[in-house]
Amino acid sequence: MEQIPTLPPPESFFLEVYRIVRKIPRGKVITYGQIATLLGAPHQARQVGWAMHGCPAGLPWQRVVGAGGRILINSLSSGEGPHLQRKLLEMEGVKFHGGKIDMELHQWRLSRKE
DNA sequence: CGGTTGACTTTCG
DNA sequence: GCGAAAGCCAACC
Repeated sequence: MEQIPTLPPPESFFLEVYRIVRKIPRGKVITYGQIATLLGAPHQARQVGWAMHGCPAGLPWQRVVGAGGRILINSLSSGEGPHLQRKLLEMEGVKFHGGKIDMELHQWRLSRKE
């Protein structure tokens, strides 16, 4: 009868986020809300961002953007946050529209029918 | 256990 | 069309 070590499946959320982000193909992007929705938490977009805060190296966090395809990040990467991400995405082949990404063309979606 | 912050989203001005 | 404020949920201190 050991008490629950407060570690049943709490990391699942983070791992799910990492898994999705890691699955994003090159030249594609996704919104925090989209990830949260895929995890079953459409109102937990913030936690997705929090999960990204602990994103391990090798994770294309740059392909994760905010709603509308616009870059959020305000205090990341030594202040070169949004500017850096935009540059990286441009190298990926993503097209920008005045600081926003063409979601209709780059918003990654699972091969599932809606 | 409680208060604050946060890689968000949406709505009002 | 852009800017600021409110709302929601979980983690951190």
